[in-house]
Amino acid sequence: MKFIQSDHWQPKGIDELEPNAWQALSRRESTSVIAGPGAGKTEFLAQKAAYLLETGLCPPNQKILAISFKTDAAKNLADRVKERCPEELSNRFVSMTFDAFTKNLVDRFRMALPERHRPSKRYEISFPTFRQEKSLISSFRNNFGNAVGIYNIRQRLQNMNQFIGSVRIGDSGLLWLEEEFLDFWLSQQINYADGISRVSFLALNRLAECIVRTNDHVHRSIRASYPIVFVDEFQDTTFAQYDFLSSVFKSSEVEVTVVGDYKQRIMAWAGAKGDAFHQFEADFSAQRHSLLLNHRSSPELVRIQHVIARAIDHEVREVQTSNNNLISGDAAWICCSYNVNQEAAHLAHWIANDMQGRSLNPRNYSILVRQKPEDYEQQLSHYLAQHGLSLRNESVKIGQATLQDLLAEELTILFSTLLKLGLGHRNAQAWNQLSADVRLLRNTTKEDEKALRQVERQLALFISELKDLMRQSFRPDNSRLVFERIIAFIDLNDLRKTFSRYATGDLLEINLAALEEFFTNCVDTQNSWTGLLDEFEGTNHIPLMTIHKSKGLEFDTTIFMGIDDNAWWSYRPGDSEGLSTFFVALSRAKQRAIFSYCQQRGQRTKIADFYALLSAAGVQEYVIPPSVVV
DNA sequence: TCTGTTTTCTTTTTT
DNA sequence: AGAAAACAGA
Repeated sequence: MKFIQSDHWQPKGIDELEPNAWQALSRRESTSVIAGPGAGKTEFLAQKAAYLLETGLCPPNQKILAISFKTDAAKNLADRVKERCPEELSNRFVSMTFDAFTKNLVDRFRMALPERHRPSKRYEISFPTFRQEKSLISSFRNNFGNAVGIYNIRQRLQNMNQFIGSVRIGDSGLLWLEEEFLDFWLSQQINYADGISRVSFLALNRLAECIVRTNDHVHRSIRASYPIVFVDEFQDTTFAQYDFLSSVFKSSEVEVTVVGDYKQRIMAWAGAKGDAFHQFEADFSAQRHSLLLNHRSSPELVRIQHVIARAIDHEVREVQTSNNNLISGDAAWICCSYNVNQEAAHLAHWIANDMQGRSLNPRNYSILVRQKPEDYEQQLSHYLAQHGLSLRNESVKIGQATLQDLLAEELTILFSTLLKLGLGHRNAQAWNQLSADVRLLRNTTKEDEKALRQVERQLALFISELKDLMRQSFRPDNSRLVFERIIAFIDLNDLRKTFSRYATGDLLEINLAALEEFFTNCVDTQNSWTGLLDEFEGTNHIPLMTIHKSKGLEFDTTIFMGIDDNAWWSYRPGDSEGLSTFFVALSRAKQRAIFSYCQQRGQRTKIADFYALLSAAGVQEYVIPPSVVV
């Protein structure tokens, strides 16, 4: 492998990096990168990975560890590095979630834990609800009554994530009650009558932290294998995750690069740390770099975003844009209606017109709400249907999964790719990806040419069998057979062996059941394979989702509904998390942001801030005449 | 059955 | 926060 000299290295697949990005990319010490919406956070990390691998600055026996919060973000980043680097380099880019990383450590070094904190060899993952945590805290109180310091502990236990994330197993500096609670909390998860522990990810984090801190061999080998670490979406780091990060990598040679945007911090209510960037900069002697380009939104929208950004942080720097305004007329406006029918009728009419006029697809639009998308679904669906359009609530429950999660599963992706190829789609990329996945699935090594050829042959044979099956008329019994044949080909055992997330627990069963249910629903509502595939991928649906779910996504046009006191019940004037949520919603739009206020849904007194800011940014308000109602 | 009090719900990710 | 549901006691 021949390395590129670092001063000759050029970014891959994009035109240029802005000067600040260059600095942050080539810096060989810990760095924090503040990157606003559309600055290309993931792209920056992918380029930095390519730079370090291709120049040999990350030497051949060492790897880059990239940590994300969400599985799809981790996968997305890994895919981009694969696109930009040859396989022998991208193999050394390890991209996973915080939870996958800590679970992995516990699974590998379980025996390094003190016996009373050691989960059973096979254990289950638990997802404790807020309610369960509360009852645990009260049973702890019952055990310890009015012991000295209980009042203080009770206060701090209000935020379980913060409390647990700031205490370390076996730390001699802990107060007596802190240690008691940590032990109590852990033993609840580890000791079960049936011998099978039920452990939460928060507990796995603490256990992993304990393993690394108390075991010098493990600690050293992690630092040696990963001299370079990336953390994405850093503004949402939880207390436990930050503590883990500093326990493992602080005061070492490891270069940690964190990327995120404090203005998009919308998870504090769920236990994210507030001042992650400042703390990181202090703890890791990191230098801050701000990316000042927005590649997503039009100049007009960026100007409006800046007004909101300034309300969150008075010192925020102005962002430049690389995108030109492609539409004529206003980029943003507020429309006001009296009741929900009038609102839905007007929006449906407008979307249908705009979509036709600009030749856009339903997927170019998105309906964003603060909470409870199902409250908006029915009215909107009804009026959109009058224009031949439909809506899809991305977080609708299918069995024990949600549609959004199901569609991102390895199982589902394999399934739909096979379906697509069975339908005769000639897609070279899909074919290559699929054959790579099947090779992985069948555990064939590159060297074993005979096995490789056999895998290719089997796949080709199966696709042609599928094609024959799918050429027949589209009937429920026929489609049932297609479903069963595909699942049989994928082979659940192989799936379990290949993807560690399916190895233990019932994740695969849950997803398979959900996939079957979704597939059957699609069969019932469609009358062709093409229709079924479209339904499967949601090609013809306008997505409806919460702002939290929209984080990291972008759309040509966003329609932001429910900007009223009811939907924003937790907002108090000046609340920065509320403003950030508003900022995230606004910054999803590339060309147009429409704000819809409906009097019937609620007042706009407590959230008057939002309207005042929009008004200050010059966003006009229109009252929808009642006659629009059909 | 009435009445006052308490609880729940509303933004989420993770194998 | 604030509505609605669940609960407790007379």
